[in-house]
Amino acid sequence: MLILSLIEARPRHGYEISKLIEQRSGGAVRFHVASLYPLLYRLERRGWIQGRWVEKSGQRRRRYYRLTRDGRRVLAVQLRGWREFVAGINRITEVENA
Amino acid sequence: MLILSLIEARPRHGYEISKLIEQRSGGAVRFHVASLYPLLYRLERRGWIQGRWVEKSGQRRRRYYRLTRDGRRVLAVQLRGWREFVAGINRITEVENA
DNA sequence: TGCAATATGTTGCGACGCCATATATGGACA
DNA sequence: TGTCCATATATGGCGTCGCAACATATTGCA
Repeated sequence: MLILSLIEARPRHGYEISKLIEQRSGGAVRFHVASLYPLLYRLERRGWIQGRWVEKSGQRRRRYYRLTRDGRRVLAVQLRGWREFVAGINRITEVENA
Repeated sequence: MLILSLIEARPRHGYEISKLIEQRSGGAVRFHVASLYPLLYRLERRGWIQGRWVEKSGQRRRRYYRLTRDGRRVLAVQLRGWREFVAGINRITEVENA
């Protein structure tokens, strides 16, 4: 969900995605390299994202991923599910602390 | 975290815990039996909860779990961590939808 | 008698995160 | 020139854990 969110507006490469997740979450969320890249391959295999190699002088090659039509649909479902999940968890933990 | 929360106020047995989680979350959170009982054993092995068999006529035996001192400490840490995690996720997904 | 709800339990499979390690480039600094 | 850090992608192996499927046992209701 996080990866799909981050490439929703524009394509990004793996390293950029991992840095954004770490920065924006204030360190609360973290993807280690050994989780991030295999995850990107899974998402691509499922057809939710589409990668493309970009070569630029002055920097090594990067693989930019963009959101596919299917990915956009899946993202909407995941966001809705996530919000329901959080609301559910809160109902359980907050009632007990009332 | 959910299990620890639910037995914070008073001891409960496995089946009751699973029903409470399902009801209060409106079905958004669910523990299958093959996840619930092994999880209870793990929590007990870690010393966070303490189980006790209770026999009552008119119903089959139940194992009631109560929160230990360690469990109470762990629950506080988990709640804090969970809230930070949710806040982090929200910062990532909401910025993109702004 | 049969069925649903209650209540606890196990085996085995698959998904997935992380440790450790590997490769490669560019820029800053001594 | 050499060293170190940040950037950038990649993989093998291990451990955790959720779930499907199956199993056992009791109570209450039709």
